[in-house]
Amino acid sequence: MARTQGSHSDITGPRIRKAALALFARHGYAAVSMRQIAAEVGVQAGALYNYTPDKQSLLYRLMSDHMQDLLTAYDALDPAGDAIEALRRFVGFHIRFHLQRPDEVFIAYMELRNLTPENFAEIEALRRSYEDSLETILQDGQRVGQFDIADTKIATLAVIAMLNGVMTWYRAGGRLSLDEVERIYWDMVRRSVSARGE
Amino acid sequence: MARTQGSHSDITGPRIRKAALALFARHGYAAVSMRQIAAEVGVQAGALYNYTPDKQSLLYRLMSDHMQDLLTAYDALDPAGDAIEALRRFVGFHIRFHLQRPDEVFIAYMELRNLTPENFAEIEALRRSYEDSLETILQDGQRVGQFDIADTKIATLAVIAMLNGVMTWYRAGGRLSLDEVERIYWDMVRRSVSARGE
DNA sequence: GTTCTATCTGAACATCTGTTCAGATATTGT
DNA sequence: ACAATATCTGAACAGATGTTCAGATAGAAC
Repeated sequence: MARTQGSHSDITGPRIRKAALALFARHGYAAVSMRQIAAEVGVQAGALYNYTPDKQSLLYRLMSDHMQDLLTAYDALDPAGDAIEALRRFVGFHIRFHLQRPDEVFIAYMELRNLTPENFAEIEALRRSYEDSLETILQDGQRVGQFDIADTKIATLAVIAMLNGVMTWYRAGGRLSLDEVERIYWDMVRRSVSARGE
Repeated sequence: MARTQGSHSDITGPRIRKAALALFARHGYAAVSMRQIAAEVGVQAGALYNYTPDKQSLLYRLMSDHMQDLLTAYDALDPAGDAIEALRRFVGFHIRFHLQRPDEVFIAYMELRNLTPENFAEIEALRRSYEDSLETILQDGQRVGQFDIADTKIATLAVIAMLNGVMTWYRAGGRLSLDEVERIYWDMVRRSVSARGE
């Protein structure tokens, strides 16, 4: 046998990335073999190398695509009037965007150490860019007195860590709706950085 | 050659666990081989099996010991007067305990999926027990009106997620002292759950 | 000093790893 | 109908994997 019926790169390519995404998320990059990915797609391991130069690039591609999507989606948000409104939108966006992509989020966080130094630096720069968006909001609110924050850098990381926590327990169809989750988190975030009276 | 000079299980056993801890934390459980661990200790791979029935048990032992230490240390804290004081002590304890054991913390969080289902259940129960300590504090404060919390379960997870964030960036000798870090986080945690006026 | 036991070596095992590539077949373009 | 190209197979590669075990030596007990 050789080329199979119906084979096409526009179909196989995405299927490979989808299979790799699911397997990396569940078992971890190092624990997943190229043969497992190929089996999930219904193809031999050698065929994967028509779509990626190596296993490492497959991981990098998944993480890079995810971060690009994140930044693009965030940039597409309507501009907010003031810092409090901007923070509220950030919280809602972050929660909803990430809950829609649990596998991507998990990989982007857990597999950083399996990137080569060059790939790591690129992904890290994208993440930093996203974090800077939040820090800018906090700085703006701090400047005009809407927020009362001891250290905006730490507050940025603390808020993101807090929001990321939702990924570890939220399941669609559970006790709380997405709206309720967003409201509860927004309430806690707002109070953790707000000046009295705001 | 066979038994080597100075060999003793009281020495080799801890050294194996220490080496495994460092390697698992840096490269991940799946990416570390028994031969790498053995090389770090200065021994052949076969010798490891005098100290662990298999690789999986080595991981489980590290995580179990860590969680036991955590619960023991927390239980040894002086009892607090009221809920706010208890929360303040929890924040300080959590930050300081975890910052002293970065490798253990990293493994306990990242390698859960590499545990067998039975081992996972045991570790998860220990973690749940620790989280319950915090939720009890939040519930107590909520009951007497010191806290204003929409959902104590979510608040518990949100606070722990927020505090865990400190592990990703804090480095001893950096811009902020441990006392400053503790004060900043305590300030944010307190405000995120406190009723007005408290 | 002799026996007993704890500790480690070194080799072996079956299997899995990422990756390469010649050759075969399906699809596309003419 | 034919030629060109895209896609996949199947085998092969060198090396790594977790684990076992007979045999050898060091330390402990008497």
